[in-house]
Amino acid sequence: MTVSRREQILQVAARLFAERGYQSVGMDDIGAAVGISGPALYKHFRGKEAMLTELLVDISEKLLARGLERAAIEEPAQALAALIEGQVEFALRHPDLITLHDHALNQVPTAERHRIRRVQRAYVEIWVEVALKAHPGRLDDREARAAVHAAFGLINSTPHTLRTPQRILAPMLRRMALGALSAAAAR
Amino acid sequence: MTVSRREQILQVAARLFAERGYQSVGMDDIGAAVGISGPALYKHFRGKEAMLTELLVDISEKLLARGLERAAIEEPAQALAALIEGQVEFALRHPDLITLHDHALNQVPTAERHRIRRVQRAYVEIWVEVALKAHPGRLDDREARAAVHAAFGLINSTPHTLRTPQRILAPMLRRMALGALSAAAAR
DNA sequence: GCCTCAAGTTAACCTTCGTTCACCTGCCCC
DNA sequence: GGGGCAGGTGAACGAAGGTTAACTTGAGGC
Repeated sequence: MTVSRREQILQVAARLFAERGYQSVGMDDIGAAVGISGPALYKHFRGKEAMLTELLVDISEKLLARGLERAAIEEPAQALAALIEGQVEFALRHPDLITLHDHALNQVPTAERHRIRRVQRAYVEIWVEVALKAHPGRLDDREARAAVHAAFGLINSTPHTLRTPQRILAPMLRRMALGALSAAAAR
Repeated sequence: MTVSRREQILQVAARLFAERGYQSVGMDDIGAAVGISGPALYKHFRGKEAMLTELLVDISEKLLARGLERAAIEEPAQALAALIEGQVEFALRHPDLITLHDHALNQVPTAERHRIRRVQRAYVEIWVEVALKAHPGRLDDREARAAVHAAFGLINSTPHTLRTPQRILAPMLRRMALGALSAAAAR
């Protein structure tokens, strides 16, 4: 598991950003956490914002890629279950990134922020389409979108719940997300 | 609807903090947003941290009070529904405060943070007890706690979904939260 | 053996921003 | 009608922190 120094820095920065908040983490803190000192980070990144941007772009693109894979399943109910499973896995594996994902987006420069938002919207769109197919006639577009956001909120709450063992948490979250979406459609 | 200047400042500060993040909002910004200039805020508050602290203490105590009320209902399923309804109402009425509640807690000074955390834990405890009674034998303590956190995540996701009209969103969130908790218990 | 370059180092710079200070101004009260 | 206080103002201060600069060093390539 040898990661390049660059990746090591990104991982550490993600953890610190998630724990203390982007603005509360100094370049010196990040440097110290990987054993080098503040300004040395500029040999690897253009600056602090660039690190955050790269993290958020990576996350959103990874999620989108995973979403496209899982949504390809023909049977809508199975596709929905696969999407849920993917999101749960991701949230449990990368709680820091999940936290960053909705805490720190405003801190990235406008241009890049729009790019990230586009990718996020595409990901949401995948879910909405699958949810609509999985509950045909029970949800309109607007409701489906709201329901999907709520499901994200449910699944992405895991950073608050990491005390619970994953073998228990993962299946419970899958059940809950599925149950929540069914309930949303049970008008 | 005449609010004191003090309250006006708190409301505006909450909005700005929620929108841009605590650290990204300057005292001058807050002042400008209420028509006075930076340092004048010190006539009303000890400082920036004091404003945030007061906001977070208020929120957690209001939620706890509301929770205690609703949990007093004897029938566990009804109590759970009432808790859900209360949280949904609060989240829809005060999206800024909900956002602050889990984005900015780390920014308040340690001593006060612990106080707030205690109140939050008490609120969670209320939910856990009601959830356990509402689904007797189907959840152990740890599972119930995880499920409750997930339900909070679901309900508190509303700041992302404010485009949807409340008369649609509110009942949908209630259904989804109830459905999610039932699914958690349906082992 | 030397050149180069990647990857560090420390010191310094400069902006931002929370906070303090000294001062002003109505309004209320007796 | 003169204190006194609540609520402002603008200027200044000081610390924090992102970034830059100048310099060092060790490992390959020719």
